[in-house]
Amino acid sequence: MTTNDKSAAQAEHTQTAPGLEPNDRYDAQRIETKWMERWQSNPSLYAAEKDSSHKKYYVLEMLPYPSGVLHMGHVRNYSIGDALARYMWMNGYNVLHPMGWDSFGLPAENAAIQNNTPPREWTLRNIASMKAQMTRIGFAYDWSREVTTCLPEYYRWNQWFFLKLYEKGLAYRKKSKVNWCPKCATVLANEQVVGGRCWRHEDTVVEQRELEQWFLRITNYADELLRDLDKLEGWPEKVKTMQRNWIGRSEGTLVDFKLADPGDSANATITVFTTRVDTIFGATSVQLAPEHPLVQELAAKDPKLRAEVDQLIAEQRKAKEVGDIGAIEKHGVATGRFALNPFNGEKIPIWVANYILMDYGTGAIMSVPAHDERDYDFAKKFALNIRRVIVPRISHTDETAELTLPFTTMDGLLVNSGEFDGLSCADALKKMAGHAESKGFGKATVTYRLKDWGVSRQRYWGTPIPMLYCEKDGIVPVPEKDLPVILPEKIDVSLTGGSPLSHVPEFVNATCPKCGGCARRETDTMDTFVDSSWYFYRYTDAHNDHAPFDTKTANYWFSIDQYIGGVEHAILHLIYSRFWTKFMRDMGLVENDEPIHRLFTQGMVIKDGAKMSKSLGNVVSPDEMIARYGADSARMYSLFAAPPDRDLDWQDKGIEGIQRFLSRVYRFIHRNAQPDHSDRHKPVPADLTPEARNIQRKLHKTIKRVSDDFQGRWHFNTCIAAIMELVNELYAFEENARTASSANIPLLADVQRKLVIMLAPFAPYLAFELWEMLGETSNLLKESWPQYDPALAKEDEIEIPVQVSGKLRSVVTVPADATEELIKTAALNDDKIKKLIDGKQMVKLIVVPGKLVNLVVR
RNA sequence: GCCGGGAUGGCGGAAUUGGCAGACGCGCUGGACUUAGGAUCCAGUGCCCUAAAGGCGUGCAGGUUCAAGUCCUGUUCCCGGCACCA
Repeated sequence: MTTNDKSAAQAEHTQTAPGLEPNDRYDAQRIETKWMERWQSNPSLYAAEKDSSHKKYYVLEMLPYPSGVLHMGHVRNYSIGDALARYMWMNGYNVLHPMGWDSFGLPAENAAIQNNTPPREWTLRNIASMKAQMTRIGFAYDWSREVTTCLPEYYRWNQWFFLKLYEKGLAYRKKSKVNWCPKCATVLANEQVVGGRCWRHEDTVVEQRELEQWFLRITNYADELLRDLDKLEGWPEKVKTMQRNWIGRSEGTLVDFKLADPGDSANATITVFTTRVDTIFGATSVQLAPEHPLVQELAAKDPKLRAEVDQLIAEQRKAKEVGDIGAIEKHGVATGRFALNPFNGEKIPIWVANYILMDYGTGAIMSVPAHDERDYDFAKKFALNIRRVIVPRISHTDETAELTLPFTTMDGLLVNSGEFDGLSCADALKKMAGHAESKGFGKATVTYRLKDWGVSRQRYWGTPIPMLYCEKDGIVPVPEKDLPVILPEKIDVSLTGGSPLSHVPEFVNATCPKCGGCARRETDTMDTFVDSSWYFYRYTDAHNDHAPFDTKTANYWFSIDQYIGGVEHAILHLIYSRFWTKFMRDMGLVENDEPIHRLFTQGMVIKDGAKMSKSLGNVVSPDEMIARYGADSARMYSLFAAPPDRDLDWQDKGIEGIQRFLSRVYRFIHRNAQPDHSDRHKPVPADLTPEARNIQRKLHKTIKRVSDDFQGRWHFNTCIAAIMELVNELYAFEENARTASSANIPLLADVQRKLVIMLAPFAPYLAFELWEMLGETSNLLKESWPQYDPALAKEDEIEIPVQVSGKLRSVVTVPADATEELIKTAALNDDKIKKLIDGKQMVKLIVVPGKLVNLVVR
């Protein structure tokens, strides 16, 4: 093409100011406002069908805490889910795509104190503004199923579940150590303790307090929670590993060591937990945690020991705060008392050591220095006996070699172990556990790191625990018919000291349902993780006021086909949810064992190398992005900038590229749409010009790439790139298309339609506008996804790289289905190649049809 | 310490099975159009070399192979999780 032709063609395309119509330019605000209004006027647009002949698909993003503003992490999370939901709709599924609010929790109470706004009002206002933001972005949620956990319609079912748990013995009350923040004057959950400090008061060290608390017996399900992880093929390995570690199953043996001189001790028996009972003949001391009851008992009578023990406790606590327990130097003190090894009657000293933790196992161990690294270090330091009781199987191969200690592997045989000598470690484990059990001083057991779930919170803004305390009848559950126990609204949340609810006499004073006498209401509220443990079932039947949900309906929708959220919930929310489902299954409420079929954890949004945060001043506001570039650009960029499972590095200029791309699409269709043309739905003819054929081929390759990504690895960044490539080719083709024969018109119409459909999951506003511009009247939301046609995607000719001794030297063009022979000939006849191999000896000739040629010469 | 993930141009990132490294986007350079351009369009853009030719190049060091970002061995650094778990 000459320069003149080019500029003439361009002049035609360029929109000059005088003739500029308002619609000639991509105006995101105009388009998005227009369609947002249309979509809002049709509330059932995204509603899941109740009785559907279509296959169901339940796609869910983790529900947000209504802080009041959406951040980029939300936008990214929801853009992934929204794209998927839209894709599934276009593939004919009955899609359930709901949204709700995890709206109980401490920030509402803080806001109440700071702004003098009641928590409920503050929360509901935040919900309204976040919902408006979501609507503005155009997320396709079925709002008729909206769940707001802080409303009685929802939390009454938390209470109902609590009663069921209590009935089944899965909810119980016990005194235990809890994290206490002196500044908040309340208990903190483990997850709210960061490095030993309060998550909201970085300068405040969390204390331990003994309190009566409600617990849920999640440990009853520990084994199943662990085992079923293997079923979760659609979960990231990383999350499953984290859960396995969290559950921390460990098989071992409990062994009772009696005090050699019990006197009148209340703790005359020390039960130790060991995974290596096979080494028990090598035990040369018993080591106790500083907080062990026997230690406390002894310390009470011995001021010197008291001081030493207190110091050990302080050390452990400090190490926990700093987060490097494990790095502190091992030391301890002898108590002066002795215990008897039940296997051989040996009298061994009892020590207290700072490396023994009260909250794992029994808080007591038998110390076997010869076969445990930690015990070895300790024994060396304090000159305790070290006795080998395991020898390596292969020791005879090198008798002169000194056998190094500690020897900690299981690959050995027992020695110095009385009747158990000669057994392998594995056999000894079984035999010796059996021996202990038959003699009544021990038994095989399984220990978990997982603890029962403490759900009591001394806070106001949560679900009241539906329990009463009657002087006569003790703990009495609130009868089901009296639910919900309503959270009172008129309350001064600034009062400290105990649970805020305890300052509300109207709430506290109640009547005992058993005896009719006076009762005191439980004033603690539930952990908000209770709310999020089952909310996704409520979506299936959100307005049921007879039950949390209808079983049949839930069974239709469950499991969740795809759950999407941040990896920070890998343990807590996701393990509680799994527990809740198992409990509901056991009570016959659902059929499925697991709530979530596939889980996707998206990466964080970072900027300038750090997580976005106010203190760093690197926060990008979605509102600002939407105002500047439009919602389509904002959400599409969040998918384009990185694969969704990786961290996304936000670049201010990057979103401009997306806006530019969307403008290009807009302009192309604006110029080429032919809404009045009756030919637009005509079948695409087979005899296209080569240029048109190229476009058709590119179209089908793009369809394949985009479809594959939705079904496979979800690398939306690459499939958006593929759509960009298609548009780039359309631009190159454009002049040809518009001047060439009318035969191209049906193709051009076809390409534009399919392009718009493929754009719809990523940039729905623009897609709907363009769909209309193309003269289409159908609902794009449920338009069918384009079918990939391999025949149309097939190349006629391909380029084959030709290497000489592994280095690229030339490229030959051959028919796509060229045989090995043909490719070889083409390569050997290539001028550049001929020159290079001239006079050389051909050592090897590799031809990979469709891929390359490599000529190895010498 | 243990378990994951990662390291590729100036930047974000491609390369799905061992087969042309750097798709796509940003940025930059040049050109066109324009009263103007922070709009748009076209072209170029890994590094070295004046250009051609050529050489080098996916954290580092080796290895396997006709061929390695991709597989193997060792190693460094970064991010995340767990951590005296008996």
